[in-house]
Amino acid sequence: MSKNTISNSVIRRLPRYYRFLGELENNGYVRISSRELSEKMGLTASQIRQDFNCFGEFGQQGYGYNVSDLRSEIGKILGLDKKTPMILLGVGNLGKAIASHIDFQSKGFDLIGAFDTNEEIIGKELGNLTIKDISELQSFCSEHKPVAAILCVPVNAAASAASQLISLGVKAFWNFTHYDLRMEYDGVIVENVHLGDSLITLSYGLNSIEL
Amino acid sequence: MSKNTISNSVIRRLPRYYRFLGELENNGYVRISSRELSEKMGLTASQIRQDFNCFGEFGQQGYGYNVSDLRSEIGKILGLDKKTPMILLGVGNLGKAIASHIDFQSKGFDLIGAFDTNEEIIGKELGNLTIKDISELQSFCSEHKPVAAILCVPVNAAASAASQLISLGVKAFWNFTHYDLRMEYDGVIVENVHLGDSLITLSYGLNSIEL
DNA sequence: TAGATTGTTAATCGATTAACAATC
DNA sequence: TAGATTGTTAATCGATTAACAATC
Repeated sequence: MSKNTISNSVIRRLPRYYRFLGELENNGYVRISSRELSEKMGLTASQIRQDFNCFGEFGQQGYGYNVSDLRSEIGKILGLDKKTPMILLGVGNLGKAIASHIDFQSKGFDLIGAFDTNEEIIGKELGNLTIKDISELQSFCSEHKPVAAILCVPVNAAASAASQLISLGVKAFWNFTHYDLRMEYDGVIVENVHLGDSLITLSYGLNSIEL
Repeated sequence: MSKNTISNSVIRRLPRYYRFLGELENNGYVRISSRELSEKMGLTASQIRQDFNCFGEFGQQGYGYNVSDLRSEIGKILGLDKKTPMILLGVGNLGKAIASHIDFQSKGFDLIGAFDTNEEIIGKELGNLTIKDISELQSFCSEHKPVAAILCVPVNAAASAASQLISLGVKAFWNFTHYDLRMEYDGVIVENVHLGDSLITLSYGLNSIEL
């Protein structure tokens, strides 16, 4: 592990660096200075250099950063060269949309299974997967060993689903449920996506400019 | 406006307070102390008191906070008593899922229109709305004056859609596109939801525990 | 009243920004 | 070499935590 611990603020900026560098690369940029990048991204050059230096020395004095090299270094830090096997629990509107909308391969994952309890959709196709009955979850996990799971189940099913998955070896959760999944379990990580909270934040913003 | 400016960190915690207080209320809690709430939420009692005191004095010494009163105060701060008219641009997989998955009413909004360019879906139903052709956007806006918009269009359409909407009076964006919408326009606010970045963050987490 | 818990000030901690020597 | 720009240390700023007087 590169340096001891990287602060959460830095980590949250990494995917955005990765995206911007990708666009720069597509637009034919070969090199970029921290100052130029800072102007494009709305950050300070200092912050950019501090952030990158958490992981090593990627630049060259007097020159700046090689766009392509820097991008692939950040990609490696983010684990995007991996294809961690992932499953989806809950293939309702949202689960279906996530599964078909996200490019898992470029995000470091491989979606290998989708499960639901609703008999009407079990057996149907979802991309190149067939939606399975949740009763098959255990045998599927022993065989395919998914490491990550997307939770798109109803809020009251979230906690028990999570603990079952942990017992089956799942180590990472992308949680879209209303439920506030916090992981006391050691070595288990959670990324909560609270869409409702996000929309409420927008409401606050409108409310505070109108007042 | 209650106090001068509220820090972003505080604002991001408000929806979560609101959620927890709702659950407490449903479970019959009448009062709660900052210490008890802090244990439930995984925060410090200090932080909770500091946060609430940005907006006024909602507690009572020796007693704590009245759950129901506090919740409704926070709801007012968040503008959840409003029903800001909102439209959806882009009714693909994700747009459709957002529209049907989110309870807009309880988040301070009212979804009053949905637009797309795909002729195959124009005219179809989406909840209680009929999907309209994007060419009707202008006349619709003059008549119904939406204040907020959900962007679920392809990334290359995002920037122009946003600027058109601004010219039609839209003041708030809930942006699901890959595009990094940053608002230099005065009085326009943006809430970016970068699902891809979120998944990448999860990849980082896995990567750093495995190393 | 005595005990509990707030509101608020002061202390600490961490993150961002500024500055500059090192060096390509 | 001279100019540019990094890597890194120091200064600043802001957010979190601790402490405690006020008061219900």
